[in-house]
Amino acid sequence: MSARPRRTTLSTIAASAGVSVATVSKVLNGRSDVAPATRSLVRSLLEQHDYVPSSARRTGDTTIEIQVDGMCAYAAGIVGGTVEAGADSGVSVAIAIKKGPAGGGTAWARDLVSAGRQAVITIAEHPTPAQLAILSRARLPVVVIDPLDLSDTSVSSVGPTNFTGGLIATRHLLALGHSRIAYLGGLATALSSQARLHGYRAAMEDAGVPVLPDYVRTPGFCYAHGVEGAGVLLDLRPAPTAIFAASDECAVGAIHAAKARGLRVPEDLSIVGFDDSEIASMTSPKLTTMHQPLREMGIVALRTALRLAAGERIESAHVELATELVIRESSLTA
Amino acid sequence: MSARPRRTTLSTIAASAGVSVATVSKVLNGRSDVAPATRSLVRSLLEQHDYVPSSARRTGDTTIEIQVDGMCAYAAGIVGGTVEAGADSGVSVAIAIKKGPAGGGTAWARDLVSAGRQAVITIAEHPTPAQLAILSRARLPVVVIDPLDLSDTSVSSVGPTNFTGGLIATRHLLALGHSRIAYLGGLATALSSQARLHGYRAAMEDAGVPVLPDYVRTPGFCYAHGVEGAGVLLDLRPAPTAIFAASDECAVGAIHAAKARGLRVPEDLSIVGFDDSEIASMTSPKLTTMHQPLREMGIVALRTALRLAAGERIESAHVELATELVIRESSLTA
DNA sequence: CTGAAAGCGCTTACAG
DNA sequence: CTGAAAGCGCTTACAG
Repeated sequence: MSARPRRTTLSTIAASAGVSVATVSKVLNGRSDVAPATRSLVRSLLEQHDYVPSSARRTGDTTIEIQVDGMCAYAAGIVGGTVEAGADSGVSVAIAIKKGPAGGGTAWARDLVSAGRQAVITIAEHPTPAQLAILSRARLPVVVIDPLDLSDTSVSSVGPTNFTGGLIATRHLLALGHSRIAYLGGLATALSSQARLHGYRAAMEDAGVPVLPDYVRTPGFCYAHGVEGAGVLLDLRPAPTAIFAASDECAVGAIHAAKARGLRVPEDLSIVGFDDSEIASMTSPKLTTMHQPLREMGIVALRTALRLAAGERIESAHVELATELVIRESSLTA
Repeated sequence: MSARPRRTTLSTIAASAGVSVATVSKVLNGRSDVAPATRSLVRSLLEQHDYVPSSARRTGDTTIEIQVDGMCAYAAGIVGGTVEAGADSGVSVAIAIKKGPAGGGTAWARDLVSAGRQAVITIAEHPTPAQLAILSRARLPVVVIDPLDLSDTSVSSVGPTNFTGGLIATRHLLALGHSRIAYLGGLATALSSQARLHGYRAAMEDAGVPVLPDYVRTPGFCYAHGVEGAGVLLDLRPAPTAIFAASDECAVGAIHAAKARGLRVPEDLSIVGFDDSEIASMTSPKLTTMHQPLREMGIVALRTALRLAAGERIESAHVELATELVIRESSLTA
């Protein structure tokens, strides 16, 4: 390991700008008595050197940042886990809601550094190489939850066992005697649903049951996607007798679509969801679903982030936590 | 306004302890070369003076803290609002999950101060007088969302129009021709559900319809409470033809209890919920419910907190944001 | 506009 | 153990 380079201070900047420390300080504090040319020179130097005020580098208070897409139930579960794990180690968790794609350019990474964060956790989104460069120079580790891409092993990630989950859910339906089993929901672009879909395919193949191309629909994860997608599936001839849905919301939508066609769940149609969210036990019939360990994923992500921040080495760049089949009322013998 | 007393610094502490600044600094940094007696003396002085290291008082990064009970959908909605409003003003939001009652004694307040927070938002829980004293000495404003007690006007609070919401929901059922209307859910101890209940009573009284004591049940806000409470109500003779539930979860539970008794919703039983949470449009029938502006409550709470932190005066210690009736499928003419 | 100088809060190597 | 002294990162009133 090479020696840690000294952090950039005001005097570093002053020296390279050829001005006094006082002037740099004024720029930093937004004083008006600085020539525009001097100001912009100093500003760009400050950026180039990733300047972080020493007061932001305090020792006592550790804060990690978690970036979510919005406060849906899924994100809430994960956030809850990180907060819980943080409280155990006296670490605060700051939440941010992502704006555009890739969290808003390199300014995003720079802001994190100057806000004094010790690590960043993002959900289902990878920082860009430019962002990673800034974060790594600042020694700010990143952990991605539910990663879209596992090829870059320099970024740690945590996810559920999507493939195995899809496999187990489908095997459950096969074991009940179903063979006309459809896959519903998820996005073709989301790694998580791709993996669930491949788990489904693997189980079908194992059982020697062919997968009809029409039996796979990936409109999205929401309730409305479930209603729409299940509608299309149920209007096929022959119609499936069972649906494995990539999310509970989709599964609930499928129940709705089934009832709208006069089908009874589970007597005429078995449905297995994915998530085991709160709604899973509030529907009628209650959902059979794959439990996804959201809270635990948050806990592991936070602990990993903390270990990385402390300079520890991580055993595995990607960790998967077990999903588990919860049998309720929406699945029945064919 | 009296002059702002100077903040406690190491030299304040050193002077009152009769030691040097260096020694105080050592205690602060947990060095071992300090006599135990000196250490404990300095420690207690540090506590007494609410010492906050100057590095925690940085100017650039503003962080407010929001305390939630757990990451349920209700809290998630509010948190989402605060994060959104914070992002607009470059303010970070740190989340904490409450432990015991009153957030864990005075240590809680002290930790907030030394973590450098600029304000605190809590949900449905008031700081104790001892906690308030510490927070006010540190000039750390508190905003309570969904307050349990409005008597202390020194604490700002934000909530939904619970009373009016209960009134409007009940009037809706009255207007549909119902008179055997029951109230279900909420806790007798929660101000929010008390207010909803009184809105219900006011509407009934206005319409000249008596409220039967048996028709009011307050087992709690959850799905299971709804199933249980609605079961009791529906087994009464005469049974109610309509139920106003204090939460969507209760309302969904009531649908379940009704179906279990062979009753059709809304043909045999009308149900109005409260919250307009995600599940409201995922049930069958879809819920007629009072929309609660969670996101907006979060936004207003954060803005209020920021204004207080900036030393501005607030017009009203308590603000209520409008709830709104959303008519879907679970309510029908009697 | 600019910067030398004084000053603040804090830390640390070191002499006692 | 203790503290005088040097030093660090930063800010600010003020002279030019």
